[in-house]
Amino acid sequence: MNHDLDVSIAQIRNFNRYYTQLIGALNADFLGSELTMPEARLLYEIVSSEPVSATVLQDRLGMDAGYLSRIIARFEKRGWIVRGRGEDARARPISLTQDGAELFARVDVRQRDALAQLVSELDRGEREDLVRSMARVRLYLSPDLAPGDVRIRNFRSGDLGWMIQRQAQFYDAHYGWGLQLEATAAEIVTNFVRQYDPARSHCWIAELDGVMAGSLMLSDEGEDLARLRLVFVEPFARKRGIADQLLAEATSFAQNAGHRGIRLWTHTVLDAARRLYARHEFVQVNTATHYEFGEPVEGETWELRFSDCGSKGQSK
Amino acid sequence: MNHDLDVSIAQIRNFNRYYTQLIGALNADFLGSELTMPEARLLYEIVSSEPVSATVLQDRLGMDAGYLSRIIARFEKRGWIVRGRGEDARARPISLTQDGAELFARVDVRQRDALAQLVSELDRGEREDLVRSMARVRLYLSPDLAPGDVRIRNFRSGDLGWMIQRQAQFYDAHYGWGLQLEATAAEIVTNFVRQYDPARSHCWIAELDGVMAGSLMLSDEGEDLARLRLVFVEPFARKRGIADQLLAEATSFAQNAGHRGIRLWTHTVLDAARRLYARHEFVQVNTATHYEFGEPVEGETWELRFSDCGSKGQSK
DNA sequence: GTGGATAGTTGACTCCGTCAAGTTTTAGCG
DNA sequence: CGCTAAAACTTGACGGAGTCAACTATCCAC
Repeated sequence: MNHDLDVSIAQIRNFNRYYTQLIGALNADFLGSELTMPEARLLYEIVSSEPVSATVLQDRLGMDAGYLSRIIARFEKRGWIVRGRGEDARARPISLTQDGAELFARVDVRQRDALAQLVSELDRGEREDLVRSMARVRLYLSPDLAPGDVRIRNFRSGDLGWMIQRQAQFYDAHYGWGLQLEATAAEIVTNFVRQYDPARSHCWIAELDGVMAGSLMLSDEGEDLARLRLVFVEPFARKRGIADQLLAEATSFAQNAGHRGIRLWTHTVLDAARRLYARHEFVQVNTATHYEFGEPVEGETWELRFSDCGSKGQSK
Repeated sequence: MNHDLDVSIAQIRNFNRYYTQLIGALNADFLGSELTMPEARLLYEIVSSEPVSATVLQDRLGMDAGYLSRIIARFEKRGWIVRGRGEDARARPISLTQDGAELFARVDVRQRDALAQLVSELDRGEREDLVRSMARVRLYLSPDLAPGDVRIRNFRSGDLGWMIQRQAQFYDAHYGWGLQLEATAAEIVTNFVRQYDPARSHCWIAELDGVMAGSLMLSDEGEDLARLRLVFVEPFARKRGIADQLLAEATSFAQNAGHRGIRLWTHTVLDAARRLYARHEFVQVNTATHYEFGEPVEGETWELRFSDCGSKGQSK
């Protein structure tokens, strides 16, 4: 519906106005009168890649060459930088002087302090949530621009609830399976915790730039089999091999834990998931229809049997 | 630990740099050559509160008076605004002309389009998540500045998982009750859904500026009693009477649903919660120690019995 | 009506930011 | 080797951004 889009856009604009103002206030705070904003940006760039030519700075900051040239001249006059001669005699590489470094340190500390004060009311969890929210904004708005560091970590408090939430929201939005799926997921979580044996079962969370982006649970199925459940990767984090990494982690854990194989249940409609399992050498062993979520749903059981002679089957 | 703070601050600074650049790029996009950035901000303010004096604009935008005066003169010269005479003969209230309104409409559409393109890859759920993340950032950084609209709504897919997550994270962080609490919460959710009868049980979510900020579940306890569970309000949303609103909602629902009263179980250590229940005329009926979460925990049962002669007991 | 505050204007100044026209050096090519 | 195009800056010119201080006209309170 187009109305939703309009509402979202209005809210984004609102946030942009708010954040513009916030950044403005912060800058006024930490820049005192020693530096103007573009000067500060420039100084930051100089510091972070020190013997550097004007051209590099120019396209890193997207500044006009003439403008940049004048700021640099000003910096030199104030004694914050010196300019040498490079291999290429046209270039005049810039380096910081002692004074320049001290200036930067001063401004840097002030900026830290301004931010520290801004977040001083928050406890650690809230601060982390704040940073996660920021990373999320960035991932949504500029997926290509974000660093994209993927990390797999062990689950901790709250992660299981998050898994339930995301499963429910995702399947509800895309397939209309609602409340019952959420209850099923919650039941899976309850059973997982109640039967949790760190040597036989586990759960992993994938983080993309520190933002929770995927999950996978491995429980003990009995019969020397492990069972895979609640496999999920956030839409914004797709195409980075996160599911593969999670699956590889789980497979090697299951092998080391002494399981003979892994069983899982998935829905026929989930094409990407089926390809994932096939890629990791799982084999489909049967299909069934169930009616748990209101309408009939086609499901499939897949299994991976470990052979002792080796290949773990990780691709991509 | 101070190191955490440093990491958070570094990430915030990173985000600030990123967002500054994004906003810059967006502005370049939609402003064409018709308007400069401050002009656009000013025009926006004029439009949103139209017959308006320069002084109001001045402190709404935090602009210098002289600077503002000159921009306004420019606007007038270009025929976008006209200036009348108010009650106060010193003031020269500003109104838009037809031309000004058309200009604004043009720029506004361009800005909408630029943003629509930015979020074009996102589906509805992701867009909402983006907006929520933004609201979250704002609530954390400027709790007082945010609008603070509280809304109570019915629960939907994913909300129950969220409730589990927040319960687990909160109690783990503050009291060290970990996994078992999460399993218990998940079990409560499973049972709630399995026994869900819209006429007898329900669950509400409180939103602050569109961000999930609190929850409350009312299930059918039998014996003509309803049972309150998973009552929670986010730290960033405290002191706004959200818990009171949730509780009032639940109480009136329970009464209309024909329950004779409400029972709940809480921990002795949760002082704010106990005060909340007392404020709503709940009465403590017994105490008990349990060992579910590792160490011994003191709990209490409270009850509210509805009398037919009325007072619902809502305060604050 | 007088003194102090308020609404707004104007002048002077510095930095921001772009465009176009330079200078010096380099790299490629015949 | 010399010529040319391009790169790495620099400089001039210009208008807007943003601040400060001085100014006019009006209002309000006593």
